[in-house]
Amino acid sequence: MPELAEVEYNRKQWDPGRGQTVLAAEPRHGKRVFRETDAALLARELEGKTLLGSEASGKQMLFRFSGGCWLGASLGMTGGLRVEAADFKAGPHDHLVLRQRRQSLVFADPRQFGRLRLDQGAERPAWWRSLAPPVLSREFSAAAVAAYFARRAGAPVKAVLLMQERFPGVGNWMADEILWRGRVFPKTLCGALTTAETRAIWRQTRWVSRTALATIGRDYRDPPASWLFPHRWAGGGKCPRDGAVLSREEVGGRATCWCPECQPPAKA
DNA sequence: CAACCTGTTCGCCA
DNA sequence: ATGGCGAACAGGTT
Repeated sequence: MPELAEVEYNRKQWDPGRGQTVLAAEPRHGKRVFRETDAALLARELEGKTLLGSEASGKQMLFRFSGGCWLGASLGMTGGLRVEAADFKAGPHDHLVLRQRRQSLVFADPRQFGRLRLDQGAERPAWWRSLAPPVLSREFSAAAVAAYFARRAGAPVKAVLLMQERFPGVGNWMADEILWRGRVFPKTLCGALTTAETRAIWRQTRWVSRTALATIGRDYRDPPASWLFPHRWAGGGKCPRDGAVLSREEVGGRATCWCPECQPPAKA
């Protein structure tokens, strides 16, 4: 379930490998996850290198190796990182296995919407440096959000919250959670949002991100029942605020859930 | 068997 | 050039 907090959780799964050498790097069946990256070259370059550390930014991850090697990873819809035994045998969806003396670091992704890439250099790769400022940074200001909504005036706010160039890390369930907390109807066009609604979305984007990182990002614990999150899946879910039956519909091309009582359409 | 899915990217069109 | 939208990608799950 890779959105902001799940990405952070996955990033930490490789922490046991920090400070240890990659004895062998095995790219496997997956072709699509490597995109324009040469998988064989990636494997050659990583062999003998030491995993020094990692960081996450939005839905992207970057693993730093000795010798100026950087392994970039994103998880798409179904990707995941995990640790297995040193002699673990890879399955059909395990696309990269990094062998270390004490364990294997595994990247898996059945649908292969995720991605792996390799960069070399003393500095972080250019694509990483051009990622949007995190929503918990000072650059993610209410004014920046308002300006972005002005530029996307004709699109429904639900669709715009999914745009990583302004809301890095926000995915489908986070977008619904933010709109529910901000009491904004998901189909509202960005150009029709009031100043108060824009500000509420800005504040809730930060709150949901921070709180998700402290729960899901820490130990994959589900958010509490007071969130929309646990109620939005099954048909007939009820709003944890007022008990109204939740609405479900496709908005901006994605399944969207909202409470018709606390998030009504604006009156004409 | 059919429908559904936590994400991006591309091509088409206005 | 910019913005909005639908399709495509690939496989598992319900």
